Amino acid sequence: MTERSTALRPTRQRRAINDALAQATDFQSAQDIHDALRHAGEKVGLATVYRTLQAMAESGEVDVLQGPGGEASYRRCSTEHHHHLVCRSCGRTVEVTGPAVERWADAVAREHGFAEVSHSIELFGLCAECRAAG
Amino acid sequence: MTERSTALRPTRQRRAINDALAQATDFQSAQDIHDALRHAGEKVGLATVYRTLQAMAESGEVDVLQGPGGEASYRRCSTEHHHHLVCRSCGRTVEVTGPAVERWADAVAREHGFAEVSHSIELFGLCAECRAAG
DNA sequence: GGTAGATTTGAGTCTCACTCTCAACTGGAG
DNA sequence: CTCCAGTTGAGAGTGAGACTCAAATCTACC
Ligand SMILES: [Zn+2]
Ligand SMILES: [Zn+2]
Ligand SMILES: [Zn+2]
Ligand SMILES: [Zn+2]
Repeated sequence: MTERSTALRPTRQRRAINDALAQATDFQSAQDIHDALRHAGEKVGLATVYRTLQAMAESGEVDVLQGPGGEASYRRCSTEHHHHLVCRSCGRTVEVTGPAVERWADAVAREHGFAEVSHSIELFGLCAECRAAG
Repeated sequence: MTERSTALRPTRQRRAINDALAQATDFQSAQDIHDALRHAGEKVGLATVYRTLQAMAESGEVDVLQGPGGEASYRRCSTEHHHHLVCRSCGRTVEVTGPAVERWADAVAREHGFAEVSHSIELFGLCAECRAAG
């Protein structure tokens, strides 16, 4: 090898998963992606979907949202730090930023002697459309 | 019955689980509680532990924290609305309140036409003690 | 283009938290 | 004490996700 390569190899499967994520507008579970691919004629193993999504999440390429049943969902988001406002009925997702919240989190943590602080902040509600639909 | 009774029946098992929770200072998983009880000589089925903890969580008697592996943990907390600052090494937990954060969450949600908003806000870090212990 | 060597894949198996089922077992009202 | 709705728990079932390892596939280099 001519160079240290840390990038993942661009295989057919990874491209397919990437495409599927690009398609989607809201959070998708590994199963969702797997079904979508299968439906689209792309044969990709479930294990590969799990591995790839996790790798993408680790590299910051996608965001992860822990569902209520402990099921992880993934979404391609903007690269800057943000949080999510998710419709608990249809899954519609809005990215929100809150500098004040970030500062608050850091201040609180420092105040209690905690370091290396990370925070998990997500908002859930019913979007206007779902409310209208009863 | 003389009166509409919504309270749960105080059985030996429920009292034991209650005691175990009272004992603990940080979040405990259902398995943790089950082990603690077994260790204390109290024979309580695992299903009962799960059921009881969930019922307590639903009634707001205890707080739930979704662990990274999707494992739910429970803790008896103050009754007023608050969030948690948890040491990701030893589990030490501090209750924190943030009126500003609550207001921010509501404002953001309303701004995007969402209603019936709930939020999940948790902070994780390393407590002073764990940091000192290397 | 051809080839060697490292990476990636996926079918199948396994784990682990949690749920379900249902017959046996309370605790409390009367 | 009796009755019975609420409760229990052993055991089987569910579902997300981790693991294994032989076979497939990239990529670098010639
Ligand atoms: Zn995002
Ligand atoms: Zn909606
Ligand atoms: Zn709490
Ligand atoms: Zn600690």
